[in-house]
Amino acid sequence: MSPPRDPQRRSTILAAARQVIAEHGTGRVTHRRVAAKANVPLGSTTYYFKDLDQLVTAALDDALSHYTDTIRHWREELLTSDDLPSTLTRLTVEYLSDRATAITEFELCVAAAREPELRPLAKAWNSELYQALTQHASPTTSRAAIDLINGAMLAALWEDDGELDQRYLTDALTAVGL
Amino acid sequence: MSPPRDPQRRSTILAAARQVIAEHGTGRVTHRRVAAKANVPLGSTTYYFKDLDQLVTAALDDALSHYTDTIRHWREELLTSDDLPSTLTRLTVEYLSDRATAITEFELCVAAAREPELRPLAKAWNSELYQALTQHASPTTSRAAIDLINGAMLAALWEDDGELDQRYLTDALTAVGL
Amino acid sequence: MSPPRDPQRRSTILAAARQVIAEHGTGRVTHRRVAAKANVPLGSTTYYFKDLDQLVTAALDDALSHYTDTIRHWREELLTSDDLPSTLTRLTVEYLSDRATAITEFELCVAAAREPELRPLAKAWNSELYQALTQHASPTTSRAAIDLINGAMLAALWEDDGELDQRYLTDALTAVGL
Amino acid sequence: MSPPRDPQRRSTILAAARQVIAEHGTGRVTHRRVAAKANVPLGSTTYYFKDLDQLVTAALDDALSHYTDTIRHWREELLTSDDLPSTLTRLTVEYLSDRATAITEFELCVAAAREPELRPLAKAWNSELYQALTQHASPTTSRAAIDLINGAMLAALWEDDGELDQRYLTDALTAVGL
DNA sequence: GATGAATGAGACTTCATTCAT
DNA sequence: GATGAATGAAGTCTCATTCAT
Repeated sequence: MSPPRDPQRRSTILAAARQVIAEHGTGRVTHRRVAAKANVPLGSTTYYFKDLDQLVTAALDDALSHYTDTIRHWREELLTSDDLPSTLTRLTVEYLSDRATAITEFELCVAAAREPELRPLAKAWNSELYQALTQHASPTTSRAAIDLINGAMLAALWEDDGELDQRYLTDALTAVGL
Repeated sequence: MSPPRDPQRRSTILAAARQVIAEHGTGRVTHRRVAAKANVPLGSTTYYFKDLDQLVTAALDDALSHYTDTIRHWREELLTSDDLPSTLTRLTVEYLSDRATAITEFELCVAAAREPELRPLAKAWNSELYQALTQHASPTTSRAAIDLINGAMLAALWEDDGELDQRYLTDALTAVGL
Repeated sequence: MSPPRDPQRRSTILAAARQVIAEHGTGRVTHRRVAAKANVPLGSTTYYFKDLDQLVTAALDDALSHYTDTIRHWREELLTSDDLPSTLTRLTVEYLSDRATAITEFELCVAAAREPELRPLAKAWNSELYQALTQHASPTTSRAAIDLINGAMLAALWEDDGELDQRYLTDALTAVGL
Repeated sequence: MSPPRDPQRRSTILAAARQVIAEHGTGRVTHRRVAAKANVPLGSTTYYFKDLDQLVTAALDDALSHYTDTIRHWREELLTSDDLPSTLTRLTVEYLSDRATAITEFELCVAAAREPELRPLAKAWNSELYQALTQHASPTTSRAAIDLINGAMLAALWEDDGELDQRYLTDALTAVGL
């Protein structure tokens, strides 16, 4: 009776919302900013999402599903790698090239510390990489690797050139047992 | 010629701002929220700080100076420790007991990824612990330890009970060479 | 797709803004005053006009278009006049009966001296009458007539009874060659 | 018992206020702007003047007394002139070189149209020049000359280069019988 | 006398949300 | 279904004014 809403437009809005989150942070997302970025009518941002919170949450969720695709790719690369630390470092550098996505990840991590509703999402995010790594390393090593990768990414995002310290990351991943 | 009538006023506001950051995130800090939390007139928040950005930045800066005090304490503990991983884990758990401060730290980290003006502050924050650790370990180990501690803290903040996985952290710190 | 629910709303606001300008001057126009005078919600004034400057400029522009109508009427009167000075004086007296419009004209003139963006508007205002007069007189006489009319109007606005010195104006217009 | 307030500082404030009026208009004068421009403590602007209105009025009054000095100079020049239109035009051009004062004059003129309290001031302003001119011309010619001068000045203030149309003014002054 | 600390009022503006179309 | 018109609430900020010093 109610035909499905245009899924194309919905994801256009979500993509725009992800960008706004990366640029301004979750706390500064507004319907207007998202509509402008998505180039859609203002009304459609409230039409597709009950309220702003839902929109932000949906955007973070959308980011997670993109991330899942990324990790699928990582899995394949790791399977054929004969030097896990180097491969992981390379993949991290590639991932960082999309600065917006990387920042969004951290936005989610911190927002989840404040808001319980976001925690499952943040945990799922972490879990993606964790599952990929535990196929090659112990739980402790896997968790440590995730922390090291995140730490290195954050430091890279603080640099104007966005360059990640590959030497450090490779060494640290090795040290941690990978 | 006119001394401040309440010399505490400025730091009262900053403390309130730090709380608001922890509760709502840097992007949701408002004059009203800060004034209400600090129990001062709304006008005070704009009188003491030129604009909201300055207020937020000052609050983060204030948090950093508190953090510096904490690290001073850590230094002393580390000097007399005969088991660095355990000691660091214990100190981290203690630190986490002030949830607001811990969240503020991560808020700063992510905000700095977006806003270049905050980067010096974020780097200084990281630098505090780094300097303490390099007195006991190599640069790579020290950086890795920081990343591991941050990762463990974030995970703890995602738990409703706020419990940090001490076993993991101690093991990981050991693995990384501490 | 959504037509305005009240097509008059915009011009209601502009009319109110013109009144506020006349009563308080361009520098004292506020959204609140305009909204109250127009009897519309405060939000309307910002919805229809991007900011206060735009509102004031639009109001002055609106006043200009009313003025254009007035001058059209003057043109017709002048065409059939056999005594231009007397006719112009009479028309000026009539014009002055709408005190608000007259004051708005001078507000525009002075504001244009300060703000370059308003100068085209002020020049257009002057141009209206100039074009009407040059059909009957030399450029110098036409400009002089405008200055004399303005001078006489200003003096009238300084009188509590608002009476214009018709004798002076007629004589001066004659002297200047009309 | 109450020693006279520092007259130097008072006039410093007034001079600053005149500048602020010229730059922003009477409606946008604030204590802070004046204090900053005058380089005096904020408190002194309220100390020397009961409230903002008084300050603005006093500033306009101060401008008038400067204007009186100017007209004294004009009187002397006119006495020895053998070509009144040319001389007046030259003096007008000189006067215009202080753009701030010229604008302030018009601010006063328009403000007086709105506010009865300012009318005596505006009339006095006009009267200064009128008295100087009636020593050389009829009342009608004198008033007309004032209107022409004002009109030419306003037009000059609307030009980016601030150039007055000297040819027009001289011709018009001649036409009007000077 | 003179100053600047302090604040409540109110200015501008943005925006989530509702709703008529 | 889909949109943008509309607005009340709330946000940022400025400021006249008061007053302790």
